Amino acid sequence: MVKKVELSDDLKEIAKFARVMSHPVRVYILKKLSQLNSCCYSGDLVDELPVGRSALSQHLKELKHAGLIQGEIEAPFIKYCLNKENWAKLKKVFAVFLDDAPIDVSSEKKISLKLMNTKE
Amino acid sequence: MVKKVELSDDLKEIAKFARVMSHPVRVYILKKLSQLNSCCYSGDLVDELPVGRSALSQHLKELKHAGLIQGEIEAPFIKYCLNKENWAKLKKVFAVFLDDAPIDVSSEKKISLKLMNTKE
DNA sequence: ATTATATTTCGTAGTTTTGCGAAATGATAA
DNA sequence: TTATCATTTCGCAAAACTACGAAATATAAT
Repeated sequence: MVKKVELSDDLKEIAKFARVMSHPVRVYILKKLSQLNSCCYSGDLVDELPVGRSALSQHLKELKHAGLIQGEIEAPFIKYCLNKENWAKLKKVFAVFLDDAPIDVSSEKKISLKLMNTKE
Repeated sequence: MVKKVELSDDLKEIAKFARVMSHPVRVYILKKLSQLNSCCYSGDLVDELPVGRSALSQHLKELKHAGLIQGEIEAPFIKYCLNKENWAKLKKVFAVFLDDAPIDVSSEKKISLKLMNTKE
């Protein structure tokens, strides 16, 4: 009889990142920001995307809350750009999950994926 | 004035795959099946995972519906394994999104990511 | 045929997500 | 101060997600 344990933090983190990417508008924003090492403004996005201002703001909030983007006040606008550290983390986490060669981020060496939490 | 267009199918596909991976139980199953080129049974999973039979069945159904796993009847059990073709597609789609080197899948050459649908 | 086993589907309930317009915030310009 | 602009927060409603137990299905064993 196998024991029921809690799912690992690794698994939960993947699920959390995936959750953020589970809406096309958020994928669009992430892709745009990662592509050109660029930045964007809510006002521009609302013109480009099929979504209203308040809904867009919610998506930005979620991305912010997940630590994937950050806003910087710039006169009457807010300039959003990628949080490179966490973006790199997301990439690494997915690379490991997808069994590809791990991305070299900082000095971490962990490349295995834990499926269950172990008490220690 | 920039025109509002529908978000691209590429974006929607990424969001869809991400949606499937947005629950740790589903991530667990996918990881398990992809790891050893292995298979699994609902009955074993329900012993390993902190979720009831019916909830587990729902997760399997979602994975099946997304085309990522497939079940094969084997006497009183159902043996689940990865749908390798779609798993490869998922990997490719994410690799492109994450700007990594594209994975060589079949003979497709498209490696760019479309952000908007274009009428043609 | 009856019983037992493996799994799914159904019905239900609580939670979360999503999107909108209206109102609020905050900062600049007149 | 008042007006204006960019953005967010609030309140709400519709839809989707998650989980559970009970019932249903399907197959094997007796």
